[in-house]
Amino acid sequence: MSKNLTTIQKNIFEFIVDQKIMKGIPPTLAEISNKFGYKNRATAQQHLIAIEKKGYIKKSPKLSRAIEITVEEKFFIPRPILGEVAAGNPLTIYPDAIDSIELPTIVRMPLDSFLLRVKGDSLKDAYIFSGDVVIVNPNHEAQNGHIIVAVLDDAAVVKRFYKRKDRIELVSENPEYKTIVINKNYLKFKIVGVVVGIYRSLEKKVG
Amino acid sequence: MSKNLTTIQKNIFEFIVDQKIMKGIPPTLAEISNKFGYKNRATAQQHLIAIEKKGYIKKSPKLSRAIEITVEEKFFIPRPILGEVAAGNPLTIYPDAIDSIELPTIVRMPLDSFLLRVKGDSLKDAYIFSGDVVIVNPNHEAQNGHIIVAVLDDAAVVKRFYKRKDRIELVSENPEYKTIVINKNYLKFKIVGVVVGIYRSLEKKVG
DNA sequence: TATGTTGCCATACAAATGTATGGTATTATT
DNA sequence: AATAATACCATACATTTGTATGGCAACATA
Repeated sequence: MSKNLTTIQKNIFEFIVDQKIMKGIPPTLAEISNKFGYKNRATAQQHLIAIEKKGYIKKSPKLSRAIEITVEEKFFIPRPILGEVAAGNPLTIYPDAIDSIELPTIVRMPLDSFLLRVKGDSLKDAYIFSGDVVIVNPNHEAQNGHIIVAVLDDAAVVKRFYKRKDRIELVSENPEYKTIVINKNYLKFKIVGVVVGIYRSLEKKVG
Repeated sequence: MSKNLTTIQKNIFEFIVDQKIMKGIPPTLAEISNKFGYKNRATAQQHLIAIEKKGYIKKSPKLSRAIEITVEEKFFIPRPILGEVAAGNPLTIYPDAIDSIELPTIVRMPLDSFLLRVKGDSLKDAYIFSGDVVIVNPNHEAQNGHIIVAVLDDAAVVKRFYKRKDRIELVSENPEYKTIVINKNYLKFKIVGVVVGIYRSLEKKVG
């Protein structure tokens, strides 16, 4: 039962997540204190206790930097991913694209791959469901049949990719959604990457 | 120009990468020493110096756990799959690793968990399919509604778990398979662990 | 008014941590 | 044969780190 964090607690929490992603390691109490101008570590310590009490983190006693992020939502940090998409509202939805993805969700990524959370069920026949996390590799050439992430008119879609002689087809597995056809000279289309894996966390979904 | 690591150095390097992925933080000298049975931290320290000299890591002096991986981080790391479990009819479990999978480093797998490959489709209404790899945590108490792995008469099954007053029910999501009921005094039943995550690789499934 | 939460400070201390230095033995490499 | 690299141990030391405790002020709530 995680209560809401206060503004300061939220800032500290986000600093921790940030450090984890950017530097690879969570900060020490001293580093948190330094960041927020505290003159001693006890202040940071007390904030961590409060944040832990609210269920956002979990600390291992006596171990340095042992701060675990327990709230799954916070595992995903708002962060501009793609220049083109992030420039506008990343969540803008193309009128005809029924399924969209939450773009602002990167985790500490080796190379430049990233995670996207899928919304919508147009890929449910490919066993990808709303809420699943797809792992996208941008350094991967899209081949026919691959499931790809693409930007189409400022909206992002996850579809199965087919390259034809004169056009590209983006197919939904779900027959309810019709195939999107893109002509070769259509400019507002770009392949973001190839979906190389799917991950689904089951820990919270207790029915 | 990174030279080759010795066997021991490579083991230590991989332990560091492993810890970073699994626990979220790199290890301390003491933790490395403990892992490899060293009686003092100096040994681990000297190995780190050697590994750094070869260009695989970068350490920030005086900072705990501040080990940075400078070599192109692996996107996938091999993990052993310990066996197969049946989502439909029970299937034999194998004593040793039967296979390994390249698990994306972003799929955070708790250190005490292991992987099993699912066979059968009795959980397909829970969106788990044959060929999927489930992440199983043995140190996780099974609660009603959890999807668990259990051993039943020397066979392993993946089912949804419900504890009733006088019995345990293992339910398939797929109505084709009927619920398994276990009486309290039935001995040849043991819960192996709770499924905390699912991973599915898409790379090979190119149609 | 009383009480609890929040936010920050100071001091103190044991344990953990990184670092430095010297030693021994084994195994390449030249 | 001489040298360097590897692999481990022991001891020592200054910092860092987490933790504990007490105090103070602002504010909201009961």
